[in-house]
Amino acid sequence: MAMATFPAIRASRRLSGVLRPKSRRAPATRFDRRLGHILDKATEVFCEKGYEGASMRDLSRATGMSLAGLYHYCESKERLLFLIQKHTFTTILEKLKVRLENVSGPEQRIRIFILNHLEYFVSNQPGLKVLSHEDEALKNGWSAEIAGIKREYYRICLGLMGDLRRQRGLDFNPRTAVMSLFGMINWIYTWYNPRVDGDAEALAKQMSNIVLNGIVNGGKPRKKANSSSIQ
Amino acid sequence: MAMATFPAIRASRRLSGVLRPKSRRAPATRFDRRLGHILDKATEVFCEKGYEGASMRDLSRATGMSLAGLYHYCESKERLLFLIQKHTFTTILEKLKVRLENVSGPEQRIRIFILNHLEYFVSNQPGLKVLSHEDEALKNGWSAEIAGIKREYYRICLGLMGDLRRQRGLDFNPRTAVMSLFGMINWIYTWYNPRVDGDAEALAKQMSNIVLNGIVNGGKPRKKANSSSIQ
DNA sequence: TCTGCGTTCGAACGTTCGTTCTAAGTATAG
DNA sequence: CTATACTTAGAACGAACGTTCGAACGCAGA
Repeated sequence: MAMATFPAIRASRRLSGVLRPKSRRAPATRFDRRLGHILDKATEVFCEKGYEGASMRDLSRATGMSLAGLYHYCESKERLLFLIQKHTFTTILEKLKVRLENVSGPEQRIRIFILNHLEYFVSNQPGLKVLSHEDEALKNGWSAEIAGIKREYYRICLGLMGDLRRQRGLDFNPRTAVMSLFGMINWIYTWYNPRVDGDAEALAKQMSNIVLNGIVNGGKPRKKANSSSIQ
Repeated sequence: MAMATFPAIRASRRLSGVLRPKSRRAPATRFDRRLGHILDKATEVFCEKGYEGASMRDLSRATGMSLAGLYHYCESKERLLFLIQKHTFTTILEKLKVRLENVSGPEQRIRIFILNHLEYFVSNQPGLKVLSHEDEALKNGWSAEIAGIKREYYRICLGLMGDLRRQRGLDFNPRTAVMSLFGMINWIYTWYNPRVDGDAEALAKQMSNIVLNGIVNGGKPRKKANSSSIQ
């Protein structure tokens, strides 16, 4: 639980426009380890009080560091949020890609997508809440890169839905299906309780069944074509 | 679109502990109309900048009123959020109850639940975003009443799921089903685009099909009992 | 020992926050 | 007309905000 989730993030703070001096082949410098610790604590604080509601003094208290000390490692509060979101999202995406390499078949791949997301959520609850809930907190400059990762994540899922649709000759709106799925798996930060709701695998199975059975048209409600809503 | 959503809310501001003097039988006083206008604008501002991120000076600008003028109608920023959330949630709940009176059968009732939620979202997008996204913004004193309404809303949906489960002898976890459904319909504020996604009725049909078919077990993935996760 | 650099912090910067004070406006009742 | 309540706003309150400054520390290499 106390595992560091930012073990060796490359922060590349810019002091007067110059990158950090190349300490040749040193993967986890003291600087990076310390920044990682700050990001871990900042994630918890942002999760608890929200990005706007959390102050640098809160982070100072949580890390046991002075205000000026924080600024030695990260140039602004906004950049802290940026680094948290980027690291979280990049990690999810990378894990997903690795897992998808070993699985074929649209249905199984969608199940992997859901499982990957929920497993990461359970292992890093604050990180995923900050990613989901503070989606609009970054200003234009910072948000673009996060938006890019989000778009890739979305397109992967949309692709999987499209594959399933094609393979089985189904008739549903992929966009609505993906967004509904995202709602299910992102909203979880508002209600998940490990003691009541079981582990990620159990939840993933339930949600996968709902989405997949829901899309594959179990039978009863005849669904019309939604071609008009594709644009 | 510019319809006032707070036509005559009873605000009962307390000046030194005394309720507003009884202006006998005047349902929509100038005071209430003015407060309603402030709440409408505040909803938009909170929606756009978030509760913490929005300042009273933002609200002053949006309403064309002075700071002190705002405080004449509402005693604090937090109470503004409270009134917004309470009014929004109460309205949804009342509309739902009326609609459910005329419908029988678990499946149709669940469809009505979803339709009611989405129709209200489409007609009052900022209100529902503020309700969903600023869920944790109120302090203990204020949040209790909202939490009560939320609990009732949740229990109604849980009841509908239970009815469906019993009626058809199904085997799924009602809590997970309800929470997944809530995720689908609440997350919508992050992606809904009326030009692309159609109206509330179309969306409600798609989401209803996903949830209902998903639960009713279209066929393929055999689902085990989840009795262990009920506690 | 001295120099230089990464690190740390107390103290303060200027700004903005939610809120309040005081007094002036306006409408209506007598 | 005065009297009274309701409505408005300019100016300011103390507190908290994100951020910066200058001076110290500890420790390597000369």
